[in-house]
Amino acid sequence: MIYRVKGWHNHGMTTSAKPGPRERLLLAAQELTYTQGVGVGVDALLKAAGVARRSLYEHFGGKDGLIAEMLRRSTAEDEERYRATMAAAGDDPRVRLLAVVDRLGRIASDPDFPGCRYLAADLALSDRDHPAHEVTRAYRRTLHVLFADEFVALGHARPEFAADQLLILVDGLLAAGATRPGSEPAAASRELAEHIIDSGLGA
Amino acid sequence: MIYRVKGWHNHGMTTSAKPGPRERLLLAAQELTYTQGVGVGVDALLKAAGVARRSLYEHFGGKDGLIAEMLRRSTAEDEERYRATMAAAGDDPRVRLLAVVDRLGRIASDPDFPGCRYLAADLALSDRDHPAHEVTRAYRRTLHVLFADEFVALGHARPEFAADQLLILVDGLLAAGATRPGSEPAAASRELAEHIIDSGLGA
DNA sequence: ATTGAAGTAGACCAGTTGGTCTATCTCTCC
DNA sequence: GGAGAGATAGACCAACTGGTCTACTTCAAT
Repeated sequence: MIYRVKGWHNHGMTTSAKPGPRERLLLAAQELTYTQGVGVGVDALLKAAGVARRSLYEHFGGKDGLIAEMLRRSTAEDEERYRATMAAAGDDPRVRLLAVVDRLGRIASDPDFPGCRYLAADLALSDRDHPAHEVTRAYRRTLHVLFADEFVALGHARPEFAADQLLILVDGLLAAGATRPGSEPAAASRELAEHIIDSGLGA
Repeated sequence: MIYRVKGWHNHGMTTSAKPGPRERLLLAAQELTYTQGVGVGVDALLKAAGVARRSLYEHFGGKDGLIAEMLRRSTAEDEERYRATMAAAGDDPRVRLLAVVDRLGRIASDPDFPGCRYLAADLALSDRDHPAHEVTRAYRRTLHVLFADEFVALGHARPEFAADQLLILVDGLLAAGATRPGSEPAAASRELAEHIIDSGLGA
């Protein structure tokens, strides 16, 4: 998508002002890296954002900086989505966790689902010092805490262990969605999630 | 690793003849793509293989051909490793399947584990027509059958479903190993595998 | 010994990579 | 109505991309 001066659509909000170059770059990066991976070229990003070359280096110092910042924003949004999903599911931690798995199952079932962007970034960036890795690591730590808190609230016997299992399940679910279209991983994952939850509950 | 004319080490075998360019290219590609991803440059591959540029295009028609062929060989070797692991584990399908999960858990626990090469290739190659995708798809189908056969032998109520679950678990396990070093995903995965196996057994 | 296939070495190609730099334009604030 | 910040457009860069091509060597089979 090419962002244009006129007719800017900002997520259904009433404002119609076109966001600045920094914002447009982040949005373009979020979109392009999702479908084409972090390997997208700088030129493609600039063209999609409708931004001068110089702006990229002013705001982010380089491509790596843009990628890292875009991932930071993306993880924050995703974390919020997790929280919103759980909040909408009510107070029962069991229901809240299953709602998360169900939502991911729906995402992974989209035949055009390109895979988890964070895992893709980690696997694509073989340079272990790339700033993106720190962002994804922090995100996974956040998710782990998010899950573990629910398990604690549930009275689960091994909340950390169960959170580990749930993270493994989530990555596997998203991987299956990306690599085995038509395998319908949602049902298989939900049942595993139920086991993870119930396996640590007394009586 | 740079392959040299003299002192060729072929997996501990007694022969000391240096393999041809085709073989050296496949070995170099297997090694370099594992650590650096399928994005490695042609020059790096040629240099590592100690092979003339022309040989690549003679034998594989191009980089994509080499990647695809290298994946084909790699999947064949991995399939054989699965079979060998199961064979060494004896006759009980339960033990055989858990042996597979345990072995993958050991691989994923290596702090230098770079992640599943097939998932990495699928996520990195956004071109859906890239020949590599067909190879990885075939491999996953093979693994699914491999697992499902064991579940059938076990008398599992839903062998296909359980095989789906096991594939999800495997991908999640390998993803965790690559992205959450120190999280020790082997134990978490083994317990999930036990559940997958036992959940479909009568009595 | 000769021939021909296979391999090597490396020049060369157009296109692209991420990045720097200059010149111009546009806007806001004073 | 400046002045200055911020943005744009685009030239330019060296390095590298995958790929083609020519010239030379190596070696086995005739």
